Amino acid sequence: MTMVPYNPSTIEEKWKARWKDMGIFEVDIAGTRPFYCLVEFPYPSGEGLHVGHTRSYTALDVVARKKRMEGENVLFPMGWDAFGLPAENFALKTGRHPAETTEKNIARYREQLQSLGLSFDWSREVSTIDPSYYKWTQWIVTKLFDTGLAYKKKTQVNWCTSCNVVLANEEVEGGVCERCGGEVIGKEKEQWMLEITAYAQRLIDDLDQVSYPARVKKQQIDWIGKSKGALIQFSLQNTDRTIEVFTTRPDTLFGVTYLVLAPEHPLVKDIVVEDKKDEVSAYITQTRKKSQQERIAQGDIKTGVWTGSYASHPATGEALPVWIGDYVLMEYGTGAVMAVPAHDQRDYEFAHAYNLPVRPVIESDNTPQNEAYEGEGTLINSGEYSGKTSQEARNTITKDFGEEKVIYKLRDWVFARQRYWGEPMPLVFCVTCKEQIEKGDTEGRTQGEIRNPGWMSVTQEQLPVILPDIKEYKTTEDGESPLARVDEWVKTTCPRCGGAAQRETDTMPQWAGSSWYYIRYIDSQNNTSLGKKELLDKWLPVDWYNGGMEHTTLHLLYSRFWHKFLYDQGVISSPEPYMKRTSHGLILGEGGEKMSKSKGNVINPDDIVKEFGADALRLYILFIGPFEESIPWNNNGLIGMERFLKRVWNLYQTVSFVDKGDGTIESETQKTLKKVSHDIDALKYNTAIAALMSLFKIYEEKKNEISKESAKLFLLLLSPFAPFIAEELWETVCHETNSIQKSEWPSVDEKKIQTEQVTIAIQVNGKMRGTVTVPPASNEDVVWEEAIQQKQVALYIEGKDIKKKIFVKDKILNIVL
RNA sequence: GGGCAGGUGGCGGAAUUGGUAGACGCGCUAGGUUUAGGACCUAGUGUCCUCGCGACGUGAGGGUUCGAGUCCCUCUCUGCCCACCA
Repeated sequence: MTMVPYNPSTIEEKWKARWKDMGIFEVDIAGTRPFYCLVEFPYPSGEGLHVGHTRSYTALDVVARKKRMEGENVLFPMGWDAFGLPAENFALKTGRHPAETTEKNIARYREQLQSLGLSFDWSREVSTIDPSYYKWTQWIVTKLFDTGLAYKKKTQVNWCTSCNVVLANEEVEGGVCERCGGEVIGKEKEQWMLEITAYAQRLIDDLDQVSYPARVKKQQIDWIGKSKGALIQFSLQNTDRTIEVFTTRPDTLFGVTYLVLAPEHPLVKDIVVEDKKDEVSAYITQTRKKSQQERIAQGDIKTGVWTGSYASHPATGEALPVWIGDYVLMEYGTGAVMAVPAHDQRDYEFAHAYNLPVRPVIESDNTPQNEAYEGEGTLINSGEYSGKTSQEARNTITKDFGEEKVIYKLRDWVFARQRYWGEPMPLVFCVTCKEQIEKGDTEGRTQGEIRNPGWMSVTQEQLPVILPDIKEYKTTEDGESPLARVDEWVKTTCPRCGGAAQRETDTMPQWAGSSWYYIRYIDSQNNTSLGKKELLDKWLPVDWYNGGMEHTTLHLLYSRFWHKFLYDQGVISSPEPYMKRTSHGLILGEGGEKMSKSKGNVINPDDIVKEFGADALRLYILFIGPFEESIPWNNNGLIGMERFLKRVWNLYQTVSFVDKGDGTIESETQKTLKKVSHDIDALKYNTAIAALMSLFKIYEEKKNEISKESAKLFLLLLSPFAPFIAEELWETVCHETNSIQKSEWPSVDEKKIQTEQVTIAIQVNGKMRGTVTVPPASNEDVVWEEAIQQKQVALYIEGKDIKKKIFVKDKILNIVL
């Protein structure tokens, strides 16, 4: 027999074509035993696939392949999150339409993914930029609007003064434009918001139902940031107005010595006294100019200005000066705080800077210098409440002076971008309808229409609202979306009264399309609904979803929110989208730093496949280290994988397998089967592959005693990791006619694992002095008799008193002297 | 400042969860082999020495235990995420 050398590219081309012809990875969507295995779909960037993608995708590909072999009906789909800034920025530079460049990138990504042998079901591919897809993204938004969960609000957008364009937060670096280095200022704009905060509690509670890594759950809970506290009113002196504050420490009410409002607080303009007006407005202008970066960099330095007004303490009537300070955030709580400098570090620093009084009201043993005591304790200086504990006082003071209140750090979702390359909002504005609603005629109006007078969603028949083809991608001078320039598109008719109306010209953020894509895969061609209810009920929730840690508080939270909304709407029957979530660690550059174009340390998977083959790349990316940890890339590691594959290839080419093989091979193969099965489920690919390598060494040692059965078993175990070589040897050496993917994943034969001998460690005073080999389950006496035969053991115990012997069956015998 | 990971050979990492530390891969050393290539094969490869049936050894120090990389306490360093949230 002449030996054919291992040539990955030949066999990979062959099997890619075969698999495609066989349609072997296409799911039977109507079939039984559904298993939905999902990876985050990529943004098809101009740089092509990143090795980081291959880690996530290969990992779940192994799961998908094993599950199929175990008889599950596996849905493992792929698609494109294709709206986004880089394509639009590229268009700004070159004038080439984003659709054109995106299509090209998608084609390249598709080819790259296929070359890795990933077993995606390409018949269900979706793309967020496809009108037949975003029709349903828009449909969901119309429902959110109709339900009253969308509203317009004035918020700040980042405006680059040199590009004259609105920037996303991630495009602002250190207060300047990432692309041109120009100054970035805040610009006020009315924008659509989605009321995710209405789901805050459920987003916390339902984490109990799902299996996410603990750190992911914790991060989401912290991000949502639930606080229990009280709302307390402080009446302003000389007016009938009140300032409402939120506090988590009502027990410190008697320690309040002043109040602070956020600079943006609406009451500010009303309460500033005449001769303070200049000073206050100067302060407000100054803080508005401060970038987020500066505010953080300043750290502990608190600034503020007195309004000249006083409020009355609700219990004592004492006059409390009302200040303005930018350490108070308008977006959190009520935008106003009651300052208790004795028991809040920030208030303490502020009071210190402006010489405001500090009044301790909680007893503390050793109050450190220059610090507030933030702990709890017994109340002092608190009138009738003195002597109570913090806990008691919290309840009674809340009852007596305010009301209980729960608030969240989570903010509503700014659901608008003044950009071109995104889904158009399916909303129109009609002046006639606005007037009607404002007159109080709200008959037949949706919650959304009442909440946003004049605005309404388009009808389902009018969907999709197609993104028009344009030539000029720049934002308009006043920061409107480029779509605002397309008159014939903006002008439309009112879906209610048929009069003249205008479309919303902002587009959706990139997170929109990715918030529900996993639903669409199930019934990707459906033109009358998001998906057939019966199918959605069967396939949702997703059984296993893998993606990056960086999506924990954005994508993962957003899609849980939309899923819950769709659940409330009766579109789907599960309250949670993903049953199990795992997260892969980053692949770093060879030096241990992040891979980036500018550092020039990016690894292109194409080059690796060309040089070493897809199987070697797959093995390496899985073998590289623990799946959830960040690991530096090392090209040498690939050489090891290539060697292993070559050795496997050569052995199968040159050895003739026998009918009855060696017993050790059989039992070791069974042990490895058990370990590999377990390790795949636990995402411990590095040890699974190590076990396969160790097993293979035994095959090489006893290469003339390998049974056909063991030879086949080894290929079955190898096939999820290195499917190409496994298929090829399965066919050409084992002469199997059906794809290895169609074979059954073997079950462990425990009988064969039973070994005839076990090695037991012998310790003297806890130190290793030798080993003995005995039959399994031997008792202490047998092991002892064997142990004292050992010269080195005997030497150590000679002439000594044996206090006791510790014996652990099949493991260890420790002789204590 | 807060939270979460983590610290084991020259490197990436194993260790059945308290029971033979360093599996597996890379690298390195020696020898072999070859029509010379990131080839292949064999042996070795934690540290130290007086080279043994030796001592030491999992960031540092202490503790529990017959026995600790693993559990407890104190400290230290690194990475990631969040960051004036009242």
